Amino acid sequence: MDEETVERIREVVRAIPPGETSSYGEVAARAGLPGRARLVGRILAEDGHDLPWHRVLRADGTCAPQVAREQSARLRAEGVLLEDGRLPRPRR
DNA sequence: ATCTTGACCCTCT
DNA sequence: AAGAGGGCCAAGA
Repeated sequence: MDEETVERIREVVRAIPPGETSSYGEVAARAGLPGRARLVGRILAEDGHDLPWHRVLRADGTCAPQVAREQSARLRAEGVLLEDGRLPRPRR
């Protein structure tokens, strides 16, 4: 992968404020890479350790199964509550 | 070079 | 609500 692209993605993730969340697809789009959600997931999986990766959920508001426990714990610690394993649906 | 595997996502049954 | 089917594309085997 182009290191430049990777850095743009990392930067977008770093910009998600505590207590807020985003999604893989949204991060990709904000990094100027629409349709490349998988790339975001892959990057967080291999070197997301120094990033707030726990603020990135799937498009439907659920956690990626691999990290669901750790992620929900970290979110809870920041005041983000998951109802029934998912983010409460935004109303209108 | 080809095939498979994913921290994904969307549209249409 | 739940599947199927496609799209996406970097890595590894």
